[in-house]
Parts: sequence; structure tokens; C-alpha cells
Amino acid sequence: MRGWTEERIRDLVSRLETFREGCRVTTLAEVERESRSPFQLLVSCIISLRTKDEVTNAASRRLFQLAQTPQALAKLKPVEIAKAIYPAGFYRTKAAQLQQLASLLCAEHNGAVPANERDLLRLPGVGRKTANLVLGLGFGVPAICVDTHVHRISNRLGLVSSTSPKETEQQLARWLPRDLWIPINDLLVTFGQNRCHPTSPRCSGCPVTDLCPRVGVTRHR
DNA sequence: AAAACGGGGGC
DNA sequence: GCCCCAGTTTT
Repeated sequence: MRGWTEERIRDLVSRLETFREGCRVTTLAEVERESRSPFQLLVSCIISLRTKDEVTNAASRRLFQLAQTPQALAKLKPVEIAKAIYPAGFYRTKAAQLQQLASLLCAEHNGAVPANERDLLRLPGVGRKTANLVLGLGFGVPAICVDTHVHRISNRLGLVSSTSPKETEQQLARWLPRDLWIPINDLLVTFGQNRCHPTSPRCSGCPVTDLCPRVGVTRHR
């Protein structure tokens, strides 16, 4: 992307890493510390729907006390799942979805999470964001996980110029150094949650204003 | 009372 | 591409 040399993106990443160290709430860093399995990542993704990350993490941990594998989860009653994840909201829908997913994995994938994008995307409730997160963090396969934070901030910073998450993913894949594909998600998500908010970016005091072409612009797609 | 929390699916 | 979906927590 125009203006983004390798040196510049490395500088950005380095500063976002420093920024993250000062954040109370981080996302994937926390997940990584807990060494979650691909299945657990998948479950967390589904719980995270319309739910704050702190709440998602707490709900996930409670559910994992009951079941850590598709086999175990498939045996739980939906009401037990719902109870475990309750504060995350939409608990009945999510419970049904989680159980359906666990059962399907047992029935059609020998109780394992598939390690390729095509099969992941066929699972109910799994789209590009979830599939790429599981591929990246769960299996170590270079994949760019684009959620709303990554989409918004990639556009603000001019890393891409796109109107959809899918387009953002494609544009990033075109030039972003491959070793950054996995870590870029957590860096931008943490930055997005703690500073570069959707409607109020708080540019004053931002650690990367000098790299940002849209300082002070508060309206974004 | 209102806002924030976001991705997948169906068409 | 556009619309729909579903509840809790925070302000």
C-alpha cells in the first residue's frame, strides 16, 4: 500500500507492542498465555459475538471447566452450556450453536477441528474471521484475521482502502509481511479497544499519530 | 433510557 | 450488498 514501506510497518508494529504492554485488557495475548486449543479458540469466537472480551474470556473459562473437547461439549445439556456462558448474552442461541458445532465435529471430523480453511468455513457459525483466527492461533498457519477493529484501523492508518472485512483481508495479504499476519490482529484489536475507538479515536496522545494519515478524523466507515 | 459489545447467514 | 439476529453490561 502506498506510503507503507517495510520499515514503516515494522515501526508501527513495534510501537503497538509497546502500547499493548501498558494495557490492562488485552485479548489474544491472554488466550495465548492459556494455551487454548483450536477447539477452545473456536468456542471463544462463538461466545464473543456481540460481547466484550473480558466477559467472553470469563464465560469461556467457565465453560471449559465443564468441557474442553467437542466430545465433552456434545454431551452437555444446552441449559448447562447456557448457564456457564450466561453473562455473555444471547446465551440460549450460543448454547445451541455450540452444541450443534460440537456434535458436528464428532460426527464428521472425528471430534477434531479441521486445520484447513475450506472445512472450517463449512462449519455452522464459522466465517472468515473465526476461521482465520483458529488457523492462525490454533494451528500456526499464516492467516489474517479481520474483525471490526482490524478493518477500521487498517483503513484509518491507510494500510488498506477497503469497504469490507473481506476486502481488507485481501489487501493486507497483498503486501503485509507474512510474519505479521497472525500478530497484527491482536495488536490492532488491543489498540482499537484501548485507544482508537470507532467514534472517538482519542488522537491526542496517541502513540502512532505521526504514522496516521487521518489524525483527528472522527467519522469512518 | 440509551449505548456498547460484532460476526454469520439468508436472500 | 442489505437486512436480520439476540441479551447482558455499562453509562
